[in-house]
Amino acid sequence: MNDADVGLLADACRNVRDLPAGHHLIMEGDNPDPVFVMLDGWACGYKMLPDGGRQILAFMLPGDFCDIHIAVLRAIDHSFVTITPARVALLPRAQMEALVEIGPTITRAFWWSQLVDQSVLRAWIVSMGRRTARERIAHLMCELYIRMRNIGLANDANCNMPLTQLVIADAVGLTPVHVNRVLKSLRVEKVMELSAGSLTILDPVQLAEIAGFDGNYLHRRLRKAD
Amino acid sequence: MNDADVGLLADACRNVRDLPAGHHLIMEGDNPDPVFVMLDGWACGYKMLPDGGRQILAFMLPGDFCDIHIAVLRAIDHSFVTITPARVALLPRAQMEALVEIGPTITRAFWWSQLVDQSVLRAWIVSMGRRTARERIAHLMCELYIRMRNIGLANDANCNMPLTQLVIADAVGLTPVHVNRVLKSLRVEKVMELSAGSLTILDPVQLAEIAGFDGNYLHRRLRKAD
DNA sequence: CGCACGGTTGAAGCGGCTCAATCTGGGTGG
DNA sequence: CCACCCAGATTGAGCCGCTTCAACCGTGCG
Repeated sequence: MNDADVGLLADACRNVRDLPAGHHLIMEGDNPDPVFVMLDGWACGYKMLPDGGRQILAFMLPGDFCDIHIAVLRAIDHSFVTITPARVALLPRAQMEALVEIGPTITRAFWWSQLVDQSVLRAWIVSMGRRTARERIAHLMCELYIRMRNIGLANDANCNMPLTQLVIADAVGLTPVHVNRVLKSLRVEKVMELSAGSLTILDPVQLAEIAGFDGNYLHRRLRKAD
Repeated sequence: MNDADVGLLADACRNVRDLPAGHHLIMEGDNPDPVFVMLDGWACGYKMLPDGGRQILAFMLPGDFCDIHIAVLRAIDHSFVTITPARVALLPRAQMEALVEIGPTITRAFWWSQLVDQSVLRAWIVSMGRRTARERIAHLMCELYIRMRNIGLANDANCNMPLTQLVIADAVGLTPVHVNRVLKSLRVEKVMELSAGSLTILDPVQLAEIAGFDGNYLHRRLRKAD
């Protein structure tokens, strides 16, 4: 993208709003209007099940789009909530369409962003299908740490991680109770520590090994940063 | 899309090839060149794990794209194999790029196709994370049956389903042994029957109920058909 | 004929779940 | 400043779904 395109995008993000934690950006079934860009804070997308269970599908960190598809398809199939107090930029649907009309560069950027998201979704499926609780949680922590690092919000072995054990459980498909036990075991084994909304990686090598963290996948995440 | 666009796409699909079952379309780590369109037969995308396990990420039926991103990102993060003998159309990368240059309509069509794929991936995550073996298998069968019906390859209660129990296990994240037991229980309860490469739905209502099959998700799948 | 692959079945073990109680720290009202 | 409350973290005990291991069957095919 050239400067002009960047300028257009930045310009589009001027409609900013501050939201408290636990605020719903979109509910499943809503008529999709605006697109969101996270400027500050955390949010997540999730789906509810008939039995009241919840499955978190993605975490949104500062700089992330709220899945663009929401403005394209007529119906939404999942919801978004803020996890922390957050600042988001709103892009009305019309403006979104206008951006796409301008030229292929921006459209392609959106498209490309989709591909990265898909890659994350695929990794998520692998975690759910083939990894143990321990591996899943380690993998999630790796992913989130790397993403935080890519946007300059992590230092060497530590970063902010405002996730409740219940939220983690909903993300990795486990019980909060069991998440707790796994976190404890990782703590006593001096692999990583998660407390007070902050993640500390004590043994990066071992953590990556437990997680089976894919360098290829990681690479792509890193490229997203530039 | 107008007729001209459709013509361009159809024209792009002239490079056709017949492949045997078990043929790898792409291997993880390959340098991505062509894009594939399934014309006939089944294929699937999957990822291998260090321990030798396999997780299937998507099934490709006639009419499906082989994930477009493969031609966009430089590295591939998963592989594709044919499940049955198959006929595929090859789109060289350059031709793909050319199609995108032509105009926003086709680009947007690709983009939109991505969104549908993402929706399926999300549903898959929900299955893995929050559903029992029985529910997962029922859901997979619902999805595949609907997709077959959308492309005119299913009749009222029956369709082709050339999946081995091992393949199903790799898709839903279970053991082949357990898949077998679940299939048996669904059979004796007269819900559905899967044998000899063919699926028969005996009690559609009960099957959908077990699967927790989402009408919204279904709706979008149906729209893909037009 | 025999081999190989996919389906079928049984027995035993374990990872993660359920239920339930206790603990902790931060916030709130008095 | 204290009593209280509440959400989240922690821990224990028992159970169940799914896995593991292992054997056996059926069938298509070289």
